[in-house]
Amino acid sequence: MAKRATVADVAALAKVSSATVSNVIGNRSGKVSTRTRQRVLEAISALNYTYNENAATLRSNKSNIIGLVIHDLSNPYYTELIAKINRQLAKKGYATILACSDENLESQQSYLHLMQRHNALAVLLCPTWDTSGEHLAAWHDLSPTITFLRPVGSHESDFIGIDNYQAAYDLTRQLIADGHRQLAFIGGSQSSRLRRQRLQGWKDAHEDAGISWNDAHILYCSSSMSAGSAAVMQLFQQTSDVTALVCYQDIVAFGAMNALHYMGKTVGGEIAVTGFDGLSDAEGWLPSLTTAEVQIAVLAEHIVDRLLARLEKPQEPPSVTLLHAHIHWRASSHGDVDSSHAR
Amino acid sequence: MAKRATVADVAALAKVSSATVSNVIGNRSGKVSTRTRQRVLEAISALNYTYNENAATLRSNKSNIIGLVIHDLSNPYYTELIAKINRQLAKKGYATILACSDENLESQQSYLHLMQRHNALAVLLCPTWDTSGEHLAAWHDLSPTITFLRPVGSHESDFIGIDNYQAAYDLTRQLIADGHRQLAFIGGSQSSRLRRQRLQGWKDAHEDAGISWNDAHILYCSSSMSAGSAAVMQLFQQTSDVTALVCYQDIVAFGAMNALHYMGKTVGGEIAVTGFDGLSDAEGWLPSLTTAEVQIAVLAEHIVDRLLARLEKPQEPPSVTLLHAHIHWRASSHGDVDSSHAR
DNA sequence: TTGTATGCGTTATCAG
DNA sequence: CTGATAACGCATACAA
Repeated sequence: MAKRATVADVAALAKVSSATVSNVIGNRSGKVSTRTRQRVLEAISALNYTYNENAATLRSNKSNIIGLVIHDLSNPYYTELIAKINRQLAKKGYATILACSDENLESQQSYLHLMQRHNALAVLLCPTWDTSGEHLAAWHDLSPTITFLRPVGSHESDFIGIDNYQAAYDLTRQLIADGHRQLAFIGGSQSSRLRRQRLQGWKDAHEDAGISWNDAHILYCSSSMSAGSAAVMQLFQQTSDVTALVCYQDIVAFGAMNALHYMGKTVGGEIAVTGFDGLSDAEGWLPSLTTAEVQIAVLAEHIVDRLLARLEKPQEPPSVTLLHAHIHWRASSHGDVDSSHAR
Repeated sequence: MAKRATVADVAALAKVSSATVSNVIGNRSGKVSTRTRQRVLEAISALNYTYNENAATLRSNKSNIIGLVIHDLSNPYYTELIAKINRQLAKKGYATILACSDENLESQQSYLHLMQRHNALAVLLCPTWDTSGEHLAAWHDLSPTITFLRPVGSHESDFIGIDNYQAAYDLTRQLIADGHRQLAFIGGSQSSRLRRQRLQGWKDAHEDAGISWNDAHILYCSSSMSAGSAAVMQLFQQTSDVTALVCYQDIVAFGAMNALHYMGKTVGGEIAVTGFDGLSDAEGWLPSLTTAEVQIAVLAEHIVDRLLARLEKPQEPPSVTLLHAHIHWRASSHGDVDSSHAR
């Protein structure tokens, strides 16, 4: 294992100073002549030189590391999002340190600490539910935090989220307009703020239509297909008059549809099902799933853009962005419709 | 944004030398008296000192970063695995830089380069299919590579994988023993070596039982539920005599079952379905899915153990580990059985 | 047990 | 445009 070549080695071979080599590497414009740059590049390749990020970060106090801390890696929505963010950052030359808090605040804080130790330029955070403003304030001075999807109360930081209330309201209103009178709301956990927003939209759509809901039709379940199945099986053991299921997430909706099929009920005709997320599998599901989508690519783009803007102007006041979901009306919520046209 | 405190600052406040502070931080046993350590720890907390990994890595030439490069982040099997590996490494004090190659060799190589620039201690790699030994050799000298799940031809590196052939063989043999004569094999891509292994097991089980298979019943599809649905819809448009589906992955099996339900066929009784992976959703699916499982936690543990062993003894010859899958026989492959007993 | 001195590989400063 | 030199924060060999 031969020692790695250093800037000094390259400089020696190219017969220039190490400062010049550094300028070539850093691509600092107008600092070095074309001829010299050429010689340096040749030397770099001849020596198989590898840049040392640690030394550079130490000296310049600017790393190329972005921390990405998330609470859940088992939900495809998040993993697709991570993949997209990761790719966009890599394209800009940043490396991502990933951490998963597993909905554990202590673990999240320890990961945030880790990011600081590595001089992370910034941290992208989808926080645990019990995260409060004070938990972030400590880090925010050192590297800016951008939160997404889950808002943190009482803290001034950039936030990119989704207009959950409106999407749930629109979904529910349309189902009611379609004639449904007994609707269920399936999924989410008690501590979830997102769930509260979506559920509020569901309730308000009821109220505005002048119909009442049944609290027994509001069920919690964890974020998995089997949990969705189980919840729906339970629901129909108690009641049989529900005709529409508004699911908290697409994966819960998949599980719900699985349970309905299993019980011999026809999804789309007999019982309407809607999801939330716009997973790519929603369209190819049988029947295809009506869902409220904020394209993951769009969300990722907003997050990365906000990050870059924040790095440019650290002092600007934080901004809050709410992305509007597009509802894809598909067969799962209407017997014979199978298009993405908004109605 | 106040400047971060350094070892020197801590040393000054605690009235000791920087070397002593370093020893306290590094927890080097027996190097510092309890009284002094106490003073140093107080100073650290008083100054809100944060360790600088970059400086430490530069000086000692030993980072705490493990690279994790994977080809796919949309498959829950991989993301669950990543989450587990991540957690275990964090517990040992390592940070993980995650990268997703998206099955693109060039992108993978650029990420491996990134890991080197950060002085990654080691790299855990699930390589793209077109990765060959030479692609890894260049990095392997600097930081050892441990490959998993997908073998790389012609390269001597540590490898942790699954005995795919045997599991597929066992699954298929049992289905044949159950009386099935027309079996299909669904899923995987043409370039996949894993697929070849599993398919070979499927074929050999046929041969050993003295029955023949139909090449039209061997279908490719990508790794998603909807792709599985589509493949099965297509299969049954051509033929109707297939009674058992051996699916390449659990998610493909989920999609397949969705399609079967949709066509009004009874899974378990009329048509048997088996998966591969042992996703947690497999058990809660309706009907529950027969699958060949290597517990993700166990796999993660093997990978991390191998990594630690490699860091201990860099010169040991590389080792290849094949984990044996356990087959959970569940309702999807047998009308009324719903247990995990091997038969 | 504690302190002193040096260097890791890079970038920043300033002089030529 | 190029070069000499210092400094980033820490770990380590060695001296005390």
